[in-house]
Amino acid sequence: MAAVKASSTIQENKHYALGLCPVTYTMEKIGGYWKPIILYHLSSGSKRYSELKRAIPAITEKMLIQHLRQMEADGLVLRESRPVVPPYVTYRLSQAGQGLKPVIRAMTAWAGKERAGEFGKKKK
Amino acid sequence: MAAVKASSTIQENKHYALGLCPVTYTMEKIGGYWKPIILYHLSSGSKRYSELKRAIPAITEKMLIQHLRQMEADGLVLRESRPVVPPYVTYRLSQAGQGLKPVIRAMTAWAGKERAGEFGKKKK
DNA sequence: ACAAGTACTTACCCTAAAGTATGTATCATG
DNA sequence: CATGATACATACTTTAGGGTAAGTACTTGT
Repeated sequence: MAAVKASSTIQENKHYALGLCPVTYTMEKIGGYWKPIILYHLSSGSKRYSELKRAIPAITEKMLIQHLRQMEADGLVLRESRPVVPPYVTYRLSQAGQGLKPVIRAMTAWAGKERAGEFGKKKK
Repeated sequence: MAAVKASSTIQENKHYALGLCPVTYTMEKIGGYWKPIILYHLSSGSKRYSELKRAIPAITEKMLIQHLRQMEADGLVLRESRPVVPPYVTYRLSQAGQGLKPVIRAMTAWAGKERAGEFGKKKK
């Protein structure tokens, strides 16, 4: 019945939606668990790789570097390395990355409000 | 070396981070691919289930209902069903859900700005 | 000579999220 | 009496994201 082909993945539809839904577009860039968190830590200024590592203890190095690279490729963060011998690499928000600050700020604000509300309510 | 047990997942650390990082908290609630998209469509007002389905053609029914349920449980959306015979169910943002509008709006604004910029630049 | 610190890289594995494909109940309509 | 619409449910499979662990290169400190 339904003339739905098994071979055509929904990924194609997603691509289609990408062109229409601005939120989808944004999620393609900052979606995933870690990216917003990294952006949050970079929103207060440029940080060294090791600083980020310490700021986000739960992240693995693989994830950290992977997402930094991805966001660098997406033009959200800028990487600067100084060719000194204990390597010195810093990351900071690009122009586009700075533009995400309102998103991060809105998230922070919402979390604050929600968490505050939780204390006013009973657990169950 | 680190006495890290293979059995103890990093989820515990995540839980720890949850208490500290407001962005993490927010991502726990609206993270994932579809939730922000659904919220975006609900931000313009209450919608029927089938309206949402049509508004987001790429989503599967399983994902749609699953995330609606999750967000209902999280107190972000409200479900209202009328016991008529072609079922009539509507979803809308709760008070807390309304509070996410700035986040959605910021995402929308950013996407608009970025996409506009793409036309000004050359492909490569 | 060896540990420690920096900024990564790589191979392998595992699970949770997402997708596919059906099925259900109810009524209206042709 | 079969079809279509509505609002789901559910079993099964796939995939991609994330986690573990270990290694690399270079230099300073002891």
